[in-house]
Amino acid sequence: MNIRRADQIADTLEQLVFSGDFQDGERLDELKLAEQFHVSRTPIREALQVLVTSGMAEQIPRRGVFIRQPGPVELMEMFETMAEIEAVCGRLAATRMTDQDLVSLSEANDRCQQAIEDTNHDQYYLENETFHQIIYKGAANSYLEKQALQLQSRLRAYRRIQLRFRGRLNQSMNEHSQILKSLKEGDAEKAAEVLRNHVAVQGEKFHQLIASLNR
Amino acid sequence: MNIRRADQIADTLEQLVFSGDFQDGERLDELKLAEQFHVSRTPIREALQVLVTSGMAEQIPRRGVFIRQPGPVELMEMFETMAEIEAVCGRLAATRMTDQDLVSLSEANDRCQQAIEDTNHDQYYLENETFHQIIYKGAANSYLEKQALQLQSRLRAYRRIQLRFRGRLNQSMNEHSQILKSLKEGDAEKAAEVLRNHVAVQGEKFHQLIASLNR
DNA sequence: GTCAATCATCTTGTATACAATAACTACCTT
DNA sequence: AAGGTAGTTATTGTATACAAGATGATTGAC
Repeated sequence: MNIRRADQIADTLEQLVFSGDFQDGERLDELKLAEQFHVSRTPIREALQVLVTSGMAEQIPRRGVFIRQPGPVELMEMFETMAEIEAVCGRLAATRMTDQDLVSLSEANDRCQQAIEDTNHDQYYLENETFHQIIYKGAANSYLEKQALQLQSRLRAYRRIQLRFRGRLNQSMNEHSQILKSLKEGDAEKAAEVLRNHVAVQGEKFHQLIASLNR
Repeated sequence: MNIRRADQIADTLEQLVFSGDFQDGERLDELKLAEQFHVSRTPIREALQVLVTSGMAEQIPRRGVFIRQPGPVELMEMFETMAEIEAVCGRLAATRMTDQDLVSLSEANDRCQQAIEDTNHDQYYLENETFHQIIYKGAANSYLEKQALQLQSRLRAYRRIQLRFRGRLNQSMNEHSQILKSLKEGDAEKAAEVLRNHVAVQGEKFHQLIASLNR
């Protein structure tokens, strides 16, 4: 499908940026990258263009492109936006999800629970994402869904941090139960509120961690 | 500032796509565009990459770049998302806007009113956008603000259609008053609801128009 | 010794050349 | 005549060559 070398490189670079392999402000040297990927500068430049357009890097004319890792402030803003978007998805999903969707959601939730009992954090992480993705889809608005998915992946690396907090997993599961209940009952406002808090608390935890690191 | 020819071309193409100068599915011929802009294919290709990444065009490897105008369904989804995002901005802005922000908002509203009295639709259109932008900024979340601004510009061409409906302008001004009032009172939920309906009605009007065209 | 100016070098931006694949056409087979 | 196949053309993807601006160093003046 994707035989364009440039697109593959863009994907790879994106992964590298997400996993924090690049420092904030670091310049992406076209020649070095070309050498690393064993291609000429042309596909590298096309890949960099993608990063710039999607906001992961900044381009200064005649100077180069510099990767832009979100700072604490921007991260908090992204978490807040995520919380609000999830709330919107929840509100819409409450009246739009099919019975089949609700079954899928319930099953995803069970797998989350199972992962916790197995103390398999990676698995929990994966199933938790699925749980939320089912809600995005349940909102029956593919444009909104795409926005939600995009932000979810942007925050993936940072969301993981909350797992370090003691008791967070069980609290999270309680919240999931509430979310599931609200959606089943079709209570739009309740679903929105519970989801907003569920996601917002991740931002809080993240904030606490940042604060503790600066001490 | 922007001495990159490629960026200028990207901006120009973006404008052309927004103003509907391209048909949906139309292929963007690199050679023709290169000729039109009096440059080589290289900057054209970089510009096309930008369009593709921002979702305004689709790239099929080895086939070319095809512009993608949103269809009725996608447009309705975008209007709904816009309504929800505006609602979120309103809810946050209600407790975060400064007195100065509220003064600016009030002034923008007055200029909207003035434009209507002058039956200057273009002017109304401009001031109306300003009105909403002040609310985005009032939410004090620059990430969210950016998302809102992006969607606002994507929908600009279609939002204009509502102006055709008789009495819509006066109704719109009434809604503006309610929005302003809610924000001044710091009533977050009220502001969210009023804003959501205010924007959603544009989607409705748009829907009506589409339906009437298909008869 | 410090600051500024000029020159060399490095890097990006654009043009052109080449490679590879898809679209099209014409011819051949049945 | 219809369908398929080979060959031709056109278009995209990548490499390289060239142009222009930015960085950095060296030299000279004070």
